[in-house]
Amino acid sequence: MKRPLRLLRGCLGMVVMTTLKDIGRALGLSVTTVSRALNDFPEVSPQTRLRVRAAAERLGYQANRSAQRLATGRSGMVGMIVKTSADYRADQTFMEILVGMSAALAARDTDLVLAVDQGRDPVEPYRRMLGRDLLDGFILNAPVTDDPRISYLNERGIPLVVHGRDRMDADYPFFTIDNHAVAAESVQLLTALGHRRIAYLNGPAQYSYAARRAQGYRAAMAEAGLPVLEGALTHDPPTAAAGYRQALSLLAGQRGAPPTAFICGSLLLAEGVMHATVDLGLSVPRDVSVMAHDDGLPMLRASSFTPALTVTHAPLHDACVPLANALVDLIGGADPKSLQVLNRAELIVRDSTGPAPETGRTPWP
Amino acid sequence: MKRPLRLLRGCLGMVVMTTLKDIGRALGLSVTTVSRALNDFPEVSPQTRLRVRAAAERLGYQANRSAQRLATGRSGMVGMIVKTSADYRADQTFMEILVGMSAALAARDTDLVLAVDQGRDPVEPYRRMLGRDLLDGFILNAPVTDDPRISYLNERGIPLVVHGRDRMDADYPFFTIDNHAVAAESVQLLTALGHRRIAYLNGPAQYSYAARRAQGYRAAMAEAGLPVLEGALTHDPPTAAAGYRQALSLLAGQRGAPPTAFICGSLLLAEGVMHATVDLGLSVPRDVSVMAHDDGLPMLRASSFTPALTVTHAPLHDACVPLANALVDLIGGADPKSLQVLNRAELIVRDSTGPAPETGRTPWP
DNA sequence: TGTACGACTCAAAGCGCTTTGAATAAATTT
DNA sequence: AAATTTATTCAAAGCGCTTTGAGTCGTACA
Repeated sequence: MKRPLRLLRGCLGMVVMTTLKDIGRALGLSVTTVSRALNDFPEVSPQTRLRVRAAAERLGYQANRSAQRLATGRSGMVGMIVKTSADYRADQTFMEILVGMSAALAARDTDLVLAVDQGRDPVEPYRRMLGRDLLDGFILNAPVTDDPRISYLNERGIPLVVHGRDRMDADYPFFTIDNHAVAAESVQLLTALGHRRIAYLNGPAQYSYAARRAQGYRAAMAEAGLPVLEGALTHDPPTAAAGYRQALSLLAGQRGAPPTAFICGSLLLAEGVMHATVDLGLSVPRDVSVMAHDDGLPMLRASSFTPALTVTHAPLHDACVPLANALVDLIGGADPKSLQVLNRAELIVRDSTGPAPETGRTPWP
Repeated sequence: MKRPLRLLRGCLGMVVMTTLKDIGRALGLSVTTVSRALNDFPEVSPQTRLRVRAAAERLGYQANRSAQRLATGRSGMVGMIVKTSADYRADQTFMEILVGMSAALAARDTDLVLAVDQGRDPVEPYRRMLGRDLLDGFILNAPVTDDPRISYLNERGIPLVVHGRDRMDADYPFFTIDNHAVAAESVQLLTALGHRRIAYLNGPAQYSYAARRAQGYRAAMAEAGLPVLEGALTHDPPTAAAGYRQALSLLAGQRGAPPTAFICGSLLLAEGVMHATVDLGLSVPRDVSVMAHDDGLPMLRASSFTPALTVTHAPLHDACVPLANALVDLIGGADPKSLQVLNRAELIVRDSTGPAPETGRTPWP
């Protein structure tokens, strides 16, 4: 049979790929030996290994992933599925994770395939990607409590790592910050300053990180002997508009005594709260204290707020390398449990938090 | 040789894939015929085709992409390379394109592989991805003027589509709005309202869209017989902070007569300008007119500004389906020139633009 | 001197698919 | 009725890689 014309190589001007055979021919070796040399098998002699390495380098060899995958069943590709909803697309955190993961995976010679979830069934896109592409594993982020996607993949033994954690007794690799502590420590900082009416502007309730922070908030309030006021724990997407709206409503609304302090689930919420205080003629931190959790997103610096914002700080960025390594190791057969990380956020006190205003003082209109 | 143990199928609980052979066996046909039936070859009889279709459906057959790729040289995957810089990650437009493209490509049964550009050489990541994965093509966005990545891929005959256009005589498929017109029409609207000192807060100068808008701005100003004031054409990343800073500097700075109107390259810049006007005690549109280009990003609505913002409007979203189709068609052998789209942005006049203040009036401090 | 063993190397099979070239059966023509 | 076309189908090769099982050479042992 003559060489088929269908190959793209050459005809479309594609970079001509060097194959194992090319290296073998150049060195007078078999493809077997070349393959083994490159894959660090013990039975190839050191000098041969070196010769092969050099030739591979010289000829610009890069393994053909398709062939590798076909032969091994591994693809060197992992998937990540993102939602198409407006609030997802608008949320910088996802881009941060996406870019970070891609970079971290590249260091482990793994590619990231993106797919979108457009439907009602959250596991459908995973099913589709699995059937079609033989991905090696998945990265999942922003899990909801008892996430059905996680169960689906876990039951089938499909490697996955999660940014976040959908339940306490997780048996998959994850990287998450201690969201309970994030909320509780914030409350503790504020109660230590004498605040008693503390509002928590949380993320959307379905996300497990938000549920966990709500727990932390409630626990710390209870521990301080403080009631959680009506409407003082809210759930919104991380936007300045939502923060503004909620702060306005809580500070100027008719819901009883307004809070003297706000804890925000994100810097954007805090931004909205700050605006609301300005519009109401309130001073931060004299009249109201404001703090937030800071995901370390680019171009959004807590230290650049006026006044500089007190935060719990845990860059999303930090999760990517551990997660990428965990996933690749997991695919390589590592123990899932050994790849679990619970990180602590750092408390950074700046200028937006101060002593609670004296009792009885009502600075707002 | 016995069945090797190395395969993931089964051992890791992976979904067991149905192969062509399975279908063939079930129907008493050869893999050849099954393959042809599924790929709509003319030489297979209609009834056989139907039988095969049914069996494939029933058995949940999905082609193994690796095998297909290995055999055809095509992968059914295209690449998109994103930058890791902070301003890129913070820029919502990229997430919008990424998600939109992924969705649009899925409809054409094509996957999107993400890679990151971390280095100094803009073509390096493309070279790497090409050598390694045999992607079928690339999507490129935010080209700079005479973009080296485009030249690199074009010279090698690698299919690519571009969101934007790096030069006027582009010979690749692209989708872009008429950025010259975007700027020119904005200027014309404002000059018709009597404005003579019009500032243009543009995107970063290296991007071709920004360069093109600068041209449009200059051309329209010249046509109206107006000079471009010192410092009235600025280049910044699309952030509210930049808009605020520039507006403040132009309105309150010592750079001669301040502008009576601002055209902003993005809603975020406009947001900053609006804040600046508020802080300076200026009224929009009485003292200053403000307009912007609106990319139709989620959670950022020009109509929700106060006052509602006059814009040129062209949702990024609209580019994705045409681009995805163009890329898949191009890979299929279509003529690049036939896949070029130059779209017009829509001018939407709202409440942020009004007649120029009377000459001599100087409302600012 | 012969045998056994280790150290390397290799040919060949197979992953699932597409495609070539040939074979078979049926329909048409001479 | 034989020869030719047409309509289907098939076996086999090959894509580049990994892995198996079988050599081939020395060197160390008996």
